Amino acid sequence: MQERSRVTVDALLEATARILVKEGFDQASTNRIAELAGVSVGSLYQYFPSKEALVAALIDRHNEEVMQAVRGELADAVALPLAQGVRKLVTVAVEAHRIDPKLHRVLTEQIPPLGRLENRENFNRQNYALFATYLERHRDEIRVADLGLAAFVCVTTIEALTHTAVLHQKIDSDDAIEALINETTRLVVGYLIPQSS
Amino acid sequence: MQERSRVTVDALLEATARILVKEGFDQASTNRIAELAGVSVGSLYQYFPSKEALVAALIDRHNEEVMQAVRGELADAVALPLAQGVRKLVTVAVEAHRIDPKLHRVLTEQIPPLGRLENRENFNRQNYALFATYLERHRDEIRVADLGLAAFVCVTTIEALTHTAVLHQKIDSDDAIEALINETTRLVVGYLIPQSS
Amino acid sequence: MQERSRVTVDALLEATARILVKEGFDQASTNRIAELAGVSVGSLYQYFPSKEALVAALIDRHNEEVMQAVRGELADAVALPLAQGVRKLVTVAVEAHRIDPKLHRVLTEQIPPLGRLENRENFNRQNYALFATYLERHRDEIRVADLGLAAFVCVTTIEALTHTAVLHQKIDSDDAIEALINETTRLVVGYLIPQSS
Amino acid sequence: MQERSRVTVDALLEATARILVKEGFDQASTNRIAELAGVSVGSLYQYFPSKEALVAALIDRHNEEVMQAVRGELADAVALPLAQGVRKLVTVAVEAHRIDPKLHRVLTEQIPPLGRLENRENFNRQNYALFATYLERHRDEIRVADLGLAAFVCVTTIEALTHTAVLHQKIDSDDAIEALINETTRLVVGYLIPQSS
DNA sequence: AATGAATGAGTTTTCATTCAT
DNA sequence: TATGAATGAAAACTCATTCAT
Repeated sequence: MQERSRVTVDALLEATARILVKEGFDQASTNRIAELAGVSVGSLYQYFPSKEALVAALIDRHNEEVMQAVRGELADAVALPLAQGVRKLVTVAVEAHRIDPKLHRVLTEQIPPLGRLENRENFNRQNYALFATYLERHRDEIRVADLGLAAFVCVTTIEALTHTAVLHQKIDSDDAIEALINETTRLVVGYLIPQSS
Repeated sequence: MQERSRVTVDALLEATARILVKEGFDQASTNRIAELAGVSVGSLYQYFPSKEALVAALIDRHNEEVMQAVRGELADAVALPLAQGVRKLVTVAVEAHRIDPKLHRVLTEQIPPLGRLENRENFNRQNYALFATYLERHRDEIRVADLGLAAFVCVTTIEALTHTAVLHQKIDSDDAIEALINETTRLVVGYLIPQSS
Repeated sequence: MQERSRVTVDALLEATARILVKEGFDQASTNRIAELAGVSVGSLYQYFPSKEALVAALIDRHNEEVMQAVRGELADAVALPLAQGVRKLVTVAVEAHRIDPKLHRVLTEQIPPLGRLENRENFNRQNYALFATYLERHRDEIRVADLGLAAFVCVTTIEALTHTAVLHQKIDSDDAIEALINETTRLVVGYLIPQSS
Repeated sequence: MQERSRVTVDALLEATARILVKEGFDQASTNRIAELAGVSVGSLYQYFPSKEALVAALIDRHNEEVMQAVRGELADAVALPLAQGVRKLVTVAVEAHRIDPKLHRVLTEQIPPLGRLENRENFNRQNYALFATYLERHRDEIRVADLGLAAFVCVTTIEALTHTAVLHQKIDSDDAIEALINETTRLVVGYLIPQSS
């Protein structure tokens, strides 16, 4: 029955996430994962051909969750004028990072590359390209020589600030979030639209 | 003889760095490290109580190297007016990241935390504090409400941009470096000193 | 319904044979066998109490096929005079080995003994006894001291030559078969009836 | 120290041989082998990169033992006239098979191929070639059309008879050995030199 | 101090078999 | 009866660490 399968797979992914967060990648042995999931190791290997595949599936699931939460808002942002658009993007980035931030951290910081490395760079390249397109649309408002470079600067900055703030508990109240969004927006918008006299 | 000790320790650290960079943390077994260093595993354990301690020593050595290269320039920067000071800081950050960037990457991305995590956060906190002090000195030129938050924003931004640029080969020529420094400086200075009329 | 049973059993045996030949004993897991047979593992265990029993059944089926092809001709052989009888036996042996030789090879070379070993020896003993009886009938033409020993020599020799020739591609044309039969016959007959002056 | 290593390696090979003989290839797990050898699994893998390599080394050792026992006598045989030469060869073959016959059996019957298969065929091809050369030297005494085919027939026959006799306890006394050698020699010589008028 | 052989707990993975549906 | 998800003992193999020499 398919229901039974799904329950098992979910339990395995959930257990993997939990152990990864609590004990780090090194302690996450397949036997421990299976045990915590309440199934046998055999079942783990029935659904995932290797430990690597299991972790990859978890990454995919996490990315999917993030994307789902973000996709709609991202579309909105693109339609807004620059200053509001950037604020929206920053807000979305914060939201994205607040979905299971500890898991996000382990997944980005501790998983050994293999095929992953390529993926992460691709992911970033996509972000750069997306943002570059957005900038293109507002080219006349912007004062930067190299749009590609500007996209790199903005994306990297937003990502770093939201990531670091969320993970290192810089954010512990709605006010703190608000402040972070304000500052980040001002930083990026000030860079894109120098308001010099 | 102390000389012999130092040679052995250096060889071990060097071997560790080389294997870490070439093959990643997973392949870096103590036996392989000792072999590449030209000593026996026994000797490795004569000088380092555990693998973790060995890696920690390597991190320390790398940090020391970076600090040594940077300390003087950092002192200079503090004495400069804001715009030039920030440019100096960014330049120094780029330089720092160009010291064995591959090792830097492995050390920051692949080493499992353990006691390390604390250290890294401490390291960052130090940077924040340092920069906050610097901002304090230029408080009257600056238009930010929360100096601590501003320090966090600036340090995180500079760190992220230089780190990412170096590691992802955004930097492959002197012109590219120049451009990155320009943009980063403009980003940060524009944030600290909004030139709005 | 008994029909359905037979179809399932046949499919299982066929699948076992195919996997055994294509991938060797080690790769022949019961799950793979069931899948190739188009039934569930559960069904496999409905008809065979264990993997061993399944393989045993396959061996029996193969032996049965060989016997069926051979029984008639064997009876003929016994009625013939010695020289022609031996030639007939050799011919029959070649034929027997040409029934799915790859399966024969796997079955004789790769299957771990267990209860099988006994069987194989029994099988051989039967052959010895049969041939000894045949020799008995032609005792006066034969110049050997120990009929039992002679039977062992002849049976082993014929078996080895036909087996090896078929498996190691010594036989790839009708001429080659003819030649092999000639030589083997001459070898055995020359041994049984020394034509010394 | 090299002495310590050799002792360990020998113990491992010896344990492998014993388990292989007593319990068959399937029961011969590396942990059981190490245990019986009185060393840890780790030591096993210090000297042999895989279970396969361990078994390969055992095969090599066995072959070496056999070869050492046989090499000298083989050289003698080549110098003898045909009838005596063949007898010598058969005697040597029996001797060879009496060196740890049970191990020989497991090694030839139960070890899954992999790289081995090729080796075994090569080994046989060498024997054929060697014997063909020997026959060449006595060409004028021999009455066979195809020397290569004759070599195949003789080598296969001698090998099969001695192998089977030794393994299936056809040989349990010096008289039995004598008888087997006599019969085999007569079989082969009769084939090579038909003494028909 | 140095060596490197030895250790053994722990890891990933497989597969014959069972049993709830 | 048939299904196939689930089981779990056991296999091959790794590697940080120890210790006799």
